[in-house]
Amino acid sequence: MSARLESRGTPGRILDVSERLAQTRGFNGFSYADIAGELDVTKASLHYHFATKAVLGRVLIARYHEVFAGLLGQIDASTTSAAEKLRRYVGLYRGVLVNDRLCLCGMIAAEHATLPKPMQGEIRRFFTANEAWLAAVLEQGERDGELHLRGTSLEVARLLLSALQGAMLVARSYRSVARFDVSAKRLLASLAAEPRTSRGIKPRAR
Amino acid sequence: MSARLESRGTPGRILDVSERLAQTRGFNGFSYADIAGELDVTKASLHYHFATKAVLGRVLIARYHEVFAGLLGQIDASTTSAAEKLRRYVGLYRGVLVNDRLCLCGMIAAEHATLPKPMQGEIRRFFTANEAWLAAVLEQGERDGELHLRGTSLEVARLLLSALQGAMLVARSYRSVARFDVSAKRLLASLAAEPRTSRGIKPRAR
DNA sequence: GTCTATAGGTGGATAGAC
DNA sequence: GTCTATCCACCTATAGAC
Repeated sequence: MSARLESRGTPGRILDVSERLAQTRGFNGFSYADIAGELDVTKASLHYHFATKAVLGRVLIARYHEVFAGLLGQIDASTTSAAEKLRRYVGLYRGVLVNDRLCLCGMIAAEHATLPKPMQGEIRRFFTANEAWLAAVLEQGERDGELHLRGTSLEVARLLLSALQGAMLVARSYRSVARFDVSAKRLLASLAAEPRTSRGIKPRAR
Repeated sequence: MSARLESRGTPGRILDVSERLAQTRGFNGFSYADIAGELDVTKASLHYHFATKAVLGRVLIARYHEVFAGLLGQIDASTTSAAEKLRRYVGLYRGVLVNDRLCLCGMIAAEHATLPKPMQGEIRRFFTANEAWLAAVLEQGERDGELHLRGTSLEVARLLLSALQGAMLVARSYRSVARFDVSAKRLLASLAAEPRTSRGIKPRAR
C-alpha cells in the first residue's frame, strides 16, 4: 500500500491526492479546491474528470478495494504459512499508518451517516471482502496446525479486522506506530497454536 | 451512557444536541445551524454560550470524559468480579452503538488531523484514562485468578480499547449490533483464565 | 481538457437592538 | 440571553470560451 507508485494521467493523479486527503482528513475534510491547489489545475477541470464529489468518492473506494485485493493476491501467491500471511496483512495496515493515514474505508466508515448511499455500500463490500480473505487464511492456519481459533473463522476474522482498524485509529491519535505494533502483536499471539509462546506466533519455518 | 437524562439549562441542551450530532456525523459533520434548528434558537445565541466551535468541542469532550469516568466509578463501586466489570464496560460501548453512535472520542479521533490542538490532547487524555482503568481491572482479574493475560496489563488494556473502538466503527457500517457483540464476546473470552468453549480442553503444545 | 467566471448555498463568527 | 442582520470565506457545481 505504501509502496504503490504514483499514478500517471490526470484522473489517476486526482485520485492519488484525493486518497491521501481522505485518509488523513476524512472524505468531508477536503475539497476540490484542496486537490486543485496541489495539482495546479482548476476546480472546473476536476469536475470534468469527476462530475460530483459523490462520484469521486465511489471511484476512490473502488480503486482502493481493487488495489488492496491485488495485494492480498500477492500475499497468497508468495506465502505459504498462514501465520506469515497474517503478519503481512498487518504489515499492509502498518504501512498506511506510518504515513499518518488510516485505512480509507475505516476512515470513511466513521463518516458513514454523512455519505451518499452508494459509498456506504462500497465500504461494506471492502470490509466483507477482507473478512472473507482473513477467514480463509485462518482456516488454512488451523488445518495446518499453525493457528488455534477459539471461534468460527468468520467471527475471528471480523474481530481481527475490527481490532486492526481500531488500533490504527487510536495509535494515530498518539502519533505512535509502536502502539499499533503492540496491539497487532498481541492479536496475532492470541491466535497462535502454542499458548506458551507469548512472544508471537510460532516461528516461521526456514 | 445511553441512560443519561437530558440536561437542563441552555448550555446543557446545546451540549446534548452537539454530542449526538458529533457521535453520529462527526465533529466536522454538523454546524451551529444544525444545533440551532433542533433547539429553536438562533446561531447567534449559540455563540453567546460557546464563542467558537473549538470551544464547544473542548467542552464537549471534557463533559463526555467526566460522565464516562463517573460511570466507571459506578462499575467499580457496585461490582467485585473483574470479568463482570469488563462485561459492564463493554455494555457502555454497546449502549452507545445501539443509538447509532460511536464513542465521541473514537469518532473525533478519526478527524484528528482537522481538529484544533486542544481537542487532540483531550482525546488522548480520554483514551489514556480508559486504558488505565482497564489495566487496573485486568490486574485485579489476574490476581483473583479470573483472567489470564498474555502480556502486560497495559498492553492488553490498549488492545481492548482499540478493538472495541474498531468493533463499533465496523459494526455501525452494517447497522449490526450483533457484529459488535460477537467481537466483544471473543475479546473477553480470550482473557478468560480457563477457556470453557465447547472444545473443552485447554489447548496444548503439539 | 483546461481555463475564467460565476452561481447558489452554507460554514463560523460578529455587531448591535431589545 | 436572545434576537435580526450581516460579513466573508469557502463549498460544490455549472456555463461557456479557448
